[in-house]
Amino acid sequence: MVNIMVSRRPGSSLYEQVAADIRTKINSGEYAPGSRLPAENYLAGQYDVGRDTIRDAMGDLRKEGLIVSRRGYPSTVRKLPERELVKLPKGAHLVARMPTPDECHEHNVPFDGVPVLLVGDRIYAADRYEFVAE
Amino acid sequence: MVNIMVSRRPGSSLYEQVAADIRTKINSGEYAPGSRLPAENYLAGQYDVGRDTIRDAMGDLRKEGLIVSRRGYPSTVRKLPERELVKLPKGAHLVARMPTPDECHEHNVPFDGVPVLLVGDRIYAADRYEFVAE
DNA sequence: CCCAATTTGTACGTATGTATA
DNA sequence: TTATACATACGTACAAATTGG
Repeated sequence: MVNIMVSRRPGSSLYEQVAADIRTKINSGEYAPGSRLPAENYLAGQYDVGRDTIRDAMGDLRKEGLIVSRRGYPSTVRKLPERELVKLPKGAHLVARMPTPDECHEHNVPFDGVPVLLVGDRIYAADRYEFVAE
Repeated sequence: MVNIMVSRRPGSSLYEQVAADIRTKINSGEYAPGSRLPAENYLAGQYDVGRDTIRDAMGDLRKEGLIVSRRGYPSTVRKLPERELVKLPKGAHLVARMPTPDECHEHNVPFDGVPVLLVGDRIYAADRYEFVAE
């Protein structure tokens, strides 16, 4: 079976088209949370593109936090985490940004797709907490 | 001049070493906010690595929100934005995550390194807002 | 307004390293 | 140990956007 949903002609690049297609499959549930994606080499064959193009697409999906990749194992759809509710005391300030590599290591934040929230001197991984003003 | 601060031996990969070096130069002010970085090909020569290695390093720095890249022009150190203060009314809920491509286009959020904050039915680019509970 | 140089983006190839199962 | 799969890193070529003359 050949996948012809990507085209070399139009406005959008190949890897963006591939990313959009996989994104749709994730959001539709065809690729369920926690399940494995096909191997990059397999996808390269399916879409009839180079593996590098698949890797660029996967890179975008990682940056969005949609998938998680690690060496030696197929990429998986990120599981929706349980979020702990944090109460913001009156006057508390909050800013969000992407973590540094040091902060990822320090606070066990995944390398890709997960912002951090700074509240006072505390730091929270955005995928494990939500906040409510009180 | 040859840069010998990267090594092919130890634990950390080449592109991570390059990223760490550039990150240090940004944080020290050697690469000031708004200024241009050297071209990727130039850096590849300086560090004596392939351009792909430089691009991987730049990719990490983009994901952290440290630099901004666009076609046809050297990457620049991200300028520290003015943050508008948003007051969180009592009971308001807030979560953070990375934006989808659609949201980037819709809300003029840069493609890389900028999370979004969801408050009620509003969406805020994390680099332009900070929040305070009241 | 157009042209040319510069620079990043995209896409292909190949090979090897390393973690997982 | 072996096979699988992603990660790293080199190469090449061309596309497309920006800048400046």
